[in-house]
Amino acid sequence: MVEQSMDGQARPRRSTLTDVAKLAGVSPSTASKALNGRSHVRAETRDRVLEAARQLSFSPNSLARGLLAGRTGTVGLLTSDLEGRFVIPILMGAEDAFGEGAVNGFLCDARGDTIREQHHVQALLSRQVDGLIVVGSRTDPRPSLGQDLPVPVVYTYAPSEDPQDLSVVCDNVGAGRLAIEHLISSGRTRIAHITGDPGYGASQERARGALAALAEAGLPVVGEVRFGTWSEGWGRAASAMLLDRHPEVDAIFCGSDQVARGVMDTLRERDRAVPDDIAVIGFDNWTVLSTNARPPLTSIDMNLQELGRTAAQALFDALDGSPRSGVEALPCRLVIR
Amino acid sequence: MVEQSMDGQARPRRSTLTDVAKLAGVSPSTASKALNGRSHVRAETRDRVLEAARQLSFSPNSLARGLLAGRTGTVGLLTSDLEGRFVIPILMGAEDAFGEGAVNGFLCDARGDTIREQHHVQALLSRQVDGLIVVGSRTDPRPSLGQDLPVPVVYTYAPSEDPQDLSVVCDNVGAGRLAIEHLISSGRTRIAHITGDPGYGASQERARGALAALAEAGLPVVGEVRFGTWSEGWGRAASAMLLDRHPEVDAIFCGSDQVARGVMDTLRERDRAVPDDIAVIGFDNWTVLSTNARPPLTSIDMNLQELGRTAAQALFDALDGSPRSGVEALPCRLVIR
DNA sequence: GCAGCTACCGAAAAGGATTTCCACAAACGT
DNA sequence: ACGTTTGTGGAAATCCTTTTCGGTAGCTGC
Repeated sequence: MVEQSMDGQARPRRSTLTDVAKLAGVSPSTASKALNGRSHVRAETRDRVLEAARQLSFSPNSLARGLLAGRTGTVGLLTSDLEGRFVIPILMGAEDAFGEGAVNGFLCDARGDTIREQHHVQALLSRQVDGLIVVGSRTDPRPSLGQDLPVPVVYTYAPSEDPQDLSVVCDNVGAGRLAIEHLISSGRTRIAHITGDPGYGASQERARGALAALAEAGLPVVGEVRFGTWSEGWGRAASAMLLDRHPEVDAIFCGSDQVARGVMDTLRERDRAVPDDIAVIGFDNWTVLSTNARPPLTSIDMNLQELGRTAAQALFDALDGSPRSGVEALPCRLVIR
Repeated sequence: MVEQSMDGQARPRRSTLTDVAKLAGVSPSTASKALNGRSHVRAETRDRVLEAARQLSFSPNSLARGLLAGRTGTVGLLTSDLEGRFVIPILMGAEDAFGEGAVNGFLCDARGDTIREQHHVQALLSRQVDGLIVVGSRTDPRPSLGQDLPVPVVYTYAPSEDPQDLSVVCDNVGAGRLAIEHLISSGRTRIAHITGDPGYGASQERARGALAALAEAGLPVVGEVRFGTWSEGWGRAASAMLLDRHPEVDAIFCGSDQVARGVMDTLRERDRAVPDDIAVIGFDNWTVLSTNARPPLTSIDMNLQELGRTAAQALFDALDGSPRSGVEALPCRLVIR
């Protein structure tokens, strides 16, 4: 027979309410009342229970509590692609809204696979989560999980295709306006827009906002909006073409910081000064790129952490009986460097 | 009286085993046996139960199951800094090892605050997690959570200061060797090393491995090892100084991809061809930096996803009764571009 | 001295799934 | 025909906490 405690590593058994009650010489029910601040307990008895709980470093079993209460204080965090850099700040914001242990989130990454997503949803429901936060990796609408779930769901970053669901997203159109209005207010009039993959809703919406702001100011866009890929290489290539055809350009709004870095590389090689000669504005405020640029890059920040917080708060509102639906857009923010 | 179902959004009640049993006309115990493949159930009865479960889309309540079994199939994922880019791949790897819903992880971010970390640990324990995975944001050893926890703990990326704990980390010394050996094997003999913050264990260990490999090959390091910050700016500045004093250098091993990008900027400005004239090797294999470099950057990959998987597997081993202790180092990998 | 009151404490049930043990029936062997 | 085995199904206990309800002791007022 193997002696389990040979290694001296015997883990302390988790103590239960019954242990506490026994040590304090009361019944479990009285111990429960004492620990939860209920009345019908004498002050002296309460102290004895509290002391016993301290000695045993008792902490109540959330499983038992959740089983009884019908609420667990847990939510599912369902991402389609953890690798994407937009997901993390959103998760941080959500986690922030959860508070210190009052609510905890299960992290699930579906890796873009619908089947896997279904499995995760089932697993989360069987764990009796109080709700779900679905975090997309692109801003394009995604299929709904459906209306027949036993818990509320909030979609964020990527809205649900179903308007009955509640989605909390970034205002990409507004962000496009914001960038252009900033450039105009700093005296630029010959503004170009180089952005990423035209298949992304994000690039389309930002371009739409930018064009609207330009139109309102009575300004044309220099050249056409140049779609390509979300890469430095595209930024380099597109800006080279732009400078060839439109050397008069005095500002370039870029669809991402990566594109902006590429643009700045080309400008440097052609001895066009940034920002004196040509202003550059990026998108994402991805600090590893924007702060290391020469000069540091002004960029649009999507306030992703705030987005996560808002999504979590929306879920709590739904749990408190005030469900909303539709798409709610949060404004972006300009970070000037 | 407010009609709750007015909006037509009445959420389906979660069905219980009792519901299934009632529908199938058996007792809950028989239903349980049928669903769990136990014997003592006639085939025809089992089918009836399965059909009933399907109709009600029954899924067992993990809380109740966990309460009874003493195992919940949940683990705590405790990070000190979610923002850090090393944490995410590790979490992905761990999540991967969990399998489809068999185990789920609670995501907790302590934001580098010990108090907050303590709160999270308490909360996780009260949720009856089966174990903890502690993910550091730097490779430097961190304080242990202690030996008196009721569940096993695995530390990863950052090892625990206590050798009684089990830690799974990257072999940074070996990674330094790996980089140098690659450069030597491609014919380089005048090799320099520019790295980041000397206060980081990571930079010290990589430098140690690099120097050891150089010494074994009977080669000197060109200049001294140059410590600075983990930034492109430092890479640019340090490489400029290096070229001034040691123009004969034919390879530069950089402590991070950011540093390497800075180095490559300087080399480009001075018309030194990469890699024909001077080879550059980065560290982290941070694709946004390494693939967008000109030319694409060869880099060391820490295999972080594998690290996460290994950490999770180590936790499962501990749960299965084979706990280990000490620091286990996983090799890094060279990605040639 | 007795009804009625308050203050305090404990027994019991509830929540959902699993497991052990017992009961019952049918089939078998002698 | 009777004891025995085998095959099925159910009752009850268990995990831990919370809440309801009932009970006891001590006290007041008449």
